[in-house]
Amino acid sequence: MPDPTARRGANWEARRQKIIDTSARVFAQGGYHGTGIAELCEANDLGKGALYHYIGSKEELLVAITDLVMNEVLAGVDRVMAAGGSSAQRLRMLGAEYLGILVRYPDHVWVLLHEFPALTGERATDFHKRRHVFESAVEGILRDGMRAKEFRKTDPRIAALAWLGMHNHAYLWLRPGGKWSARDVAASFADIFIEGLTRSA
Amino acid sequence: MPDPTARRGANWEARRQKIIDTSARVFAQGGYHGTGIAELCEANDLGKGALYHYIGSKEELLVAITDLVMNEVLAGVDRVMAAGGSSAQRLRMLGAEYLGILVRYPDHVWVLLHEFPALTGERATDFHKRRHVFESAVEGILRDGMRAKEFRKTDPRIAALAWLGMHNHAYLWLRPGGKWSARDVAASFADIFIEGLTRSA
DNA sequence: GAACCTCTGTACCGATCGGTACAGTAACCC
DNA sequence: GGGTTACTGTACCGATCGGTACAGAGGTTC
Repeated sequence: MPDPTARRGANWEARRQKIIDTSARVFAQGGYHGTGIAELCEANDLGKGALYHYIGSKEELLVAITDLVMNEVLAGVDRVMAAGGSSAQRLRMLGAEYLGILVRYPDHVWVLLHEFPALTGERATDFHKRRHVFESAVEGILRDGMRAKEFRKTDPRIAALAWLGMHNHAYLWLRPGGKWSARDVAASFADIFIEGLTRSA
Repeated sequence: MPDPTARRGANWEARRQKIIDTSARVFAQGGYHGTGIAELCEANDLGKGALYHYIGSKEELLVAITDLVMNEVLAGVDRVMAAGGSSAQRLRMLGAEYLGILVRYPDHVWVLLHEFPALTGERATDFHKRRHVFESAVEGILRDGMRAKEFRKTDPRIAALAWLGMHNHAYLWLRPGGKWSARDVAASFADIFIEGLTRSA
């Protein structure tokens, strides 16, 4: 009785990942609800039978896409937390990590930010939990900085939401090979945001 | 040969607007593609015949929703430009105008920001043109401020995108009657952003 | 070469999609 | 009161929706 996932593992997993990536691109263009299974089949050059052999359902595909991004994001959070440094340094680093992901997986991020409300049941609560971890990390850094008098005192939640908005929104215009690199944009954002929090207003 | 639009004008227009508002709420919950005509009929307590008497098509409904928001936004831009003042003052005022709209029309804004890619043909180009006016206004204020040495020198486009992201993103969490008022959040955002641009980095 | 197993295309399912046709009703005009 | 007009519910359209059943293809293992 060999592990079935181990046997199929050879090509199956790679093939599945390719399908997820391609489908992310299609979803990013047409939206999750706006894209039909037939369209996915064509983009992946596969019949329905073959497609459903790799994905369990349309929603499972969406889950796979969002999971990929969230894994990267939370890994980035861990790296930043492990690196230490001042609050400003950690915030700079987190911004660079995040925009880096955004440039590496533009389609996946697009799908995540646009279609996460389509997740249902357990998948939805899971997602919200992981997103909360990320957002709390941002807010925590800000809170630390205020406590250490590194930042001026203001509502850390609003400041965190401002930071998140600034960075999240970049998924609409920041592209690999585009006019700006993720590193440059992250630096510009950090300059504005951190200086804005440093001054005693 | 009386003007037909004038004749129906009495109740028709008000009724239509009510339908647009209700539908915006439904779209905001389920997405444009995710919401069926049947669902809209139920929400509006109307049969298909009645519904289509007021809206021409599903897409026309989407256009009406986005137009409403864009009209408000561009009117806000005009008010700010007419008011004059320093770049910082104008930027503060524009932020307050924008978040005010966001709180007054949370559902409409949600639909606009999420579903504008679903617009097709002439509708799409129209929308992009009007959005460009808004974004250029932001960028123009920043450019003015830099030219007048009011702000430090940086890429005005990136700064504008940072500002837009900060404010746009609020559609996800800023709600009428919620924890924060649009005015307070706009002030917090302006404090961060303007100080961030004022300091020499 | 027989048994097995992963992979894939085709045919098909009931449900729902956005939209139309049309008859009927009610209110207003002269 | 006869005619016109605005409004609305019902029935219906072809197309597409997400998903399943299944037979066969092709390769691997004894």
